Order: sequence, then structure tokens, then C-alpha cells
Amino acid sequence: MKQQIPVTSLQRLPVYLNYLKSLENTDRNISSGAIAAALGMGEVLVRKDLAYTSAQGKTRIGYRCGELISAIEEYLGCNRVLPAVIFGAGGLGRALMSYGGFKNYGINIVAAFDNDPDKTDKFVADIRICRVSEAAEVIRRHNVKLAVICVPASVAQEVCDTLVGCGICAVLNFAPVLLKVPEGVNVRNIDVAANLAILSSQI
Amino acid sequence: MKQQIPVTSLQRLPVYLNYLKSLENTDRNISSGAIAAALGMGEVLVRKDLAYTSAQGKTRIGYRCGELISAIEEYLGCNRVLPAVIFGAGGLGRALMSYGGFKNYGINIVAAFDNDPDKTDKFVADIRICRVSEAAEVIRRHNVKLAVICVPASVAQEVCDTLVGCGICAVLNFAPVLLKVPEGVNVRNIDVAANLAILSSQI
DNA sequence: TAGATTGTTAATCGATTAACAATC
DNA sequence: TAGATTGTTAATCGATTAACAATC
Repeated sequence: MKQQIPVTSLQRLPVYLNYLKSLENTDRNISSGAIAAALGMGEVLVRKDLAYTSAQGKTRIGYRCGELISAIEEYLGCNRVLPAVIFGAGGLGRALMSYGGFKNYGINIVAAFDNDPDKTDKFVADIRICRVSEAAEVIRRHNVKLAVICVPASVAQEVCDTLVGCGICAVLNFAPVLLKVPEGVNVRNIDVAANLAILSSQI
Repeated sequence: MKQQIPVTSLQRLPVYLNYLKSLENTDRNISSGAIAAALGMGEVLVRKDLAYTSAQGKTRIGYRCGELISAIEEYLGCNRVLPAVIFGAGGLGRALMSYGGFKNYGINIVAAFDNDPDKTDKFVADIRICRVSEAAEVIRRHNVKLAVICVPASVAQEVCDTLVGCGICAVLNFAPVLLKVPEGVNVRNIDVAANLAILSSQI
């Protein structure tokens, strides 16, 4: 485990990365002030965040753009390949299977699982939808640590328990329930409807 | 606009709501301590959050479970019906069209839009995928204020500008770009790949 | 040199937690 | 009454921002 970075900083690293990659020419320098202005934030915060990576700026010059990208990618582990699985091959699960963006972060979806026999043994974007009974074997064979839960809320906890039992230690959960997990298992929740509700309540 | 609630509190309201709704019997009392224990958080925080809604506890008794649900729902505006549109009918857009959970928050997807003629004029879950050229008319006719952006990153800013021009003032953005919007327009970002990357970097 | 920029240390701000009076 | 619980005020904590020395 790396030195302690606040989660808030960690969450901003992909934002910087997206911005830097969106620049046409990365063979140039960029100052923390320029990044901050483009992203609408304070420049000191940018420097602090970047300091958690191996990025090093030069006084009066700023950061080498390409080096910054590499440093963030290295920090986030975009270069190694980490296998992951998707549990639940409904609309969202299949959309994620088709989504190519995980590659940028070095994440490779090795399989999906669903308990509906009409869905299993089919392929979406070259990823196989497996029977749930195969999960333990597949997860152990690929040494998968990372899982995405896209099942209905009613079965999410049960699925999560199974996954944890198979050795999963990081879960991205789309089901609108708070998953109970043992110490050491990391969960991030994305509740799309709740996000829309938050927006709507501020209108 | 309501009295000032911290965004952090606002984000927790749907969590409380999900938990309370998951209880079998809502015709009973529940204390802030019990909620806090179930959700792994501090009880004072729970009381503070709930105090932003119209919920009122009784000393020694706690909160009436059903009243709490109603109070949060009222605060989040789950009872009115707010129209929303989805821009981009790819895998994710169609998954969201099929997702029934928005109803719980009083959000009604009235239409989707896509620039691919093979997708337009078709229906997903009774929601029509319209041509982009229809957007202004549809948004104005339904008085839509809320939009979900599910288009590729390369066109997200352009789509966002169009939406803002049509009167949209709240945007849920799934594209991994920081959208520039005028003052008064509210944006929330969900970057699924970045969330997975954050998890993976902590393994 | 003067000016731009980094990196760090101190100050501020906001959110969470602790303490506690009120009360049923 | 004693005990459980709310709601509020004060203290703490962590993250952001401001100030500034270093430097090229």
C-alpha cells in the first residue's frame, strides 16, 4: 500500500488525467495554475494532489505534460493489467461489458456472471457470461480481486457475500443498498437514481 | 430553493431512504442510534442530516419510521413528477431507459436522443429514441430541466452546450470530461472507469 | 534582475464528533 | 425516578486555501 493519500485527492487524479490526455500536444510544459484554471479549482490543491504521485514540477516552468500523465497513470496502476468480473448481465452489466474505457486504467473484464440461463454461455464484446456456479473457479483461476455488482438490490448482499468468499477485496456496487463487508474489503457505491435525485432536489 | 444543506448530507439522504424502505415493517419507531449502527456511521450525524428534512424525533422514542420515509421523500421531491431526458442511446443510455428506479425519486424519462439514424424512432421501455434535431422541441414541450449525458467524451461538451441552450439546468454526466457550464447549471459526474481505477489503486 | 512557478508551512473553513441540557 | 433519546452548542478533525521562501 502506498503512502496515505486522502480519498478526495485520489478521486481527482482521474480528472487531471482526463484533462491532460485531452490536450492535443502533450510534449510541452503545463503549470499547476493552468490546470487549476481549466478545471476550476485552486492551484495549490492541484500541486498537493500531484505531489502524491511521482510527478515533479520545475520552478518557473511547471510540469512536463507527458511526465505528469505517466506519473498519474503509474500511481493509479494503469500500466499493470488487473482482472475484474461483472456480476449481473442485465442492461447495465452488458453496457459495462461493451464499454472500452476500463482498458485505460489497466482493468480487464475477464468474465461476467448471471443466474439467468438465457443469458449465460453467450458473449458480449468477447466477454463470456458465465453461470454463477462457475464464479469461484473463474475468480480463483484469474486471481480476480475486483468485482462490479450490477444485480438487483434484493440480491446484492448475497452476491457480495459470495464474491468476498471467493477472495474479492474491492467492489464497485451499483445496487442501491449498503453492502456489509468484512474489514479489508473496499466498496464504492454508484447509485445512479440517487444522483439524479440529488440534482433534481436542487433545481 | 430550500435552506442550505451540505452536499455531503444531501448525498446521504438517499442512503437513509434505501435503508428505511428495506425494513419489513415501517409502522414502528427507529432511533438515530439504530440507523447509525446499521449504516456504520455516527448517530449525531444521522440526527443532523434528518433535521434538514421535516422529520421530527420524539425523545426516548426515536423517529416514526414511516414519517421518516415520507420526510426524506418530500425533501428529495419524490412525490412531484420531474421530466428528464437521456442523451445518447448506446449501451448505457438504453440501460438507464430500462431502469425502473428513477420512478422512486419522482423522475420520469420522457425521451432519449441519439444521432444514429439506426437507433432513432425506436422505443426502449416505452421511451422513444428521438432524433437530435427534435431535442429543443421535446425539451421545451415537457419543460425538461434535467438531462443525463451518456454520449462519448468527444462530443459531451457539444451536447451539453446544446442542452443548456434548450434550458436544461441540471446534468448528470457519464462522459469522462469536465463539462464547462454557465453559472446556475448544476453538473454531477459519474465516471465508472475512474471509480474502478480508484478501487484498483487501493488493492 | 524581475517574474513565474514550485513546494511547504500556517491559517481558514467546513464537516464530523463530543458533550450535554431537555424531556418523556 | 432512572434511562433512553433528541436536538443543540462546543470541540475536533481533516481538507482546502493563503502566505511565503526557494529557485531558475
